[in-house]
Amino acid sequence: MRSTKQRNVILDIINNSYDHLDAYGVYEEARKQIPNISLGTVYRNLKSLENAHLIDIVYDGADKIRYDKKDFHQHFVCSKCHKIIDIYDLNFENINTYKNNIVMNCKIILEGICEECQKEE
Amino acid sequence: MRSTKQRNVILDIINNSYDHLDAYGVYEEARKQIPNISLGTVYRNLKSLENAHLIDIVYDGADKIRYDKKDFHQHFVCSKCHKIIDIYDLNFENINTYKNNIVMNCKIILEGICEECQKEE
DNA sequence: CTTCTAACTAGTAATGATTACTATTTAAGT
DNA sequence: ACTTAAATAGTAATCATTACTAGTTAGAAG
Repeated sequence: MRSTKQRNVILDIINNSYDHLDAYGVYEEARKQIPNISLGTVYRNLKSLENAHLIDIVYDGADKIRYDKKDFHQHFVCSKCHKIIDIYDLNFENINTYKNNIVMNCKIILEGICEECQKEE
Repeated sequence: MRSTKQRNVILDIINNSYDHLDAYGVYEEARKQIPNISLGTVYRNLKSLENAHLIDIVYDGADKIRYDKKDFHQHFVCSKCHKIIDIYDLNFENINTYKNNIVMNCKIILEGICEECQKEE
């Protein structure tokens, strides 16, 4: 993976943002620094940065993919407004609420390489 | 929410499937029972069943939304082939692997109603 | 410092999942 | 049975994402 101006700007935007931007949001931010950057370039780089484990993906529960910095924390996602709240102090002993937000479900997803895909290299 | 033949068939398909079907997969299954069911009807019902907390959503890490029965368990998602494996015996003491699958990341997502949305009723 | 080339980019077109729309049908309460 | 809001089939529209192409560039090798 080469280091390009576009890729560096995109990675910086995600690492320095406290929002959970979607691809178009990243595009809008990136255009402030590279006015003629292409939306396709943003999508391509988001995908390669994610494959390289340099950024994370969050699904907001409403058909939108959002991007997040690599920084170990968890998320609360509102089922109504699809707001995403970062959690740095998760406590499983009182999981029914998290700071005045009512918790109705807890999803745990392990990501990695499955047995079959390990054989292919 | 009214009880319709279409909605019942869709809910049954998800509750009786061990796959993690996407919307089109549910549509294909549903057509075996209701040949002229509309794809729009499938999407509409998947959304209303999810809002009613009767089914769950799984994101496969490759821009596809998949649907799952309400049944407390966790998932392993392969970053390469996007296979989804159900986990009923999660053990946090040895989280680096799960049954020969290499675990590289663990996402925990709490879903619910945020503070602001609670006020709106 | 030049040369070389595979990787990358901008811009645009195409794809494909999801939603919107409309006329018609139906569940279920009165 | 009557009524009506909710649901449906079928189709058109939307919009996020990917593919394509000609031109550009990072960075390795001479």
